[in-house]
Amino acid sequence: MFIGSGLVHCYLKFKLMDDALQVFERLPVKDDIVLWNAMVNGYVQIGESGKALTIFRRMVETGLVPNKFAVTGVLSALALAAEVYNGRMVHAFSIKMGYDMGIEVLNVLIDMYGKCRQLEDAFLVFENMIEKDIYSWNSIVSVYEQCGDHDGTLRLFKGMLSSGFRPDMVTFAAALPACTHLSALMRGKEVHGYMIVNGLDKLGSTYIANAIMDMYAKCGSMMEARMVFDETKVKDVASWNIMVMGYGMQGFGDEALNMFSCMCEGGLKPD
RNA sequence: GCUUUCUUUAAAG
Repeated sequence: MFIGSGLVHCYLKFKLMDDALQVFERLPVKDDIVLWNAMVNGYVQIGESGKALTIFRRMVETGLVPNKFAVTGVLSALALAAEVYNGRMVHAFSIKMGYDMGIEVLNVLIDMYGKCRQLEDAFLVFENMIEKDIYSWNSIVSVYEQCGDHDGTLRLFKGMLSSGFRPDMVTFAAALPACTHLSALMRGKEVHGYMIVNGLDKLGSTYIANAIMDMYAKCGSMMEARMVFDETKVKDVASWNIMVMGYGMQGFGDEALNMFSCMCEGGLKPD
C-alpha cells in the first residue's frame, strides 16, 4: 500500500497518467488525500479537466473532505473546463472552510473566474486580496488579455509596476499581445523597453521573441520586427510566418518572398 | 509528500 502510493507519485512526476491511474485503482485503501490531490493535479497538468473532475468527485464520495490543495486542484480543473457554476460552489466552500485566506486559493480563483469569462468576479477577488504576489498579478493580467480587454491588461500591467512587482515572462506573454491587438506601437515599445532595460529581452523563449516581433509587425514597424528577428537565435515556424505575413500585409512583397524562400532553405516548412 | 499564472504566426473562428 505504501509502495503503491510511492509508485503513483513516481508516475505522476513524469506525467504518466495512465500508469499512475492503473496503480492508483489497484490500491486497496485510498485514504490518502495527498494521493487524490496529486491525481487531480496530474490530470489538470495534461489538460484533462474531465478526468481531473471525476477523480475529485470520487474523492469526495469516499468521504474525504477537500483540503486547500484539493480546492486549488479542482478550481484549476474547473477553470480549464470553464465551469463557472461549480467554480462558484467551490468558491463558497472555500470561504466556509477558511481556505480563502490562503493566497494560492485566491490566485486560482482569479484564474478560474477569468477563464470562465467572469472578469468582474476575477477582479473582485483580486481587488479584495490582502496581499498579492506575482501569481496574483500575472493571473489578473493574463485573464484580462484572454478576455480581450487589452486596455485593461495594460492598465493592470502598469499597476503591477507601480505596486513594485517585477513582471516576468508570463506577464509579457499577456502585455505584448495586448499592445499588438491595439496596434499600440508606443505602448508596445514601452513594454519591450522595460524588458531591455531590465535585461529580460534575451532571457525569454522563442515564444516571447515571437510575441515581440508580432507586436512590431502588427504595429507597422517591420524594421524593428526585423531587428528582433535577426537577434533571435532560435527561430521557429511562427517566427518566419510573423515576418512573412508582416511584410506581405504591409506591401513589401519582395521581402516577404525573400523571407519565404529563406524559411524553406532553413528546412522549415511553411504552414 | 499534493496546490495557483503565459492568446506568438493579420479577414465570418
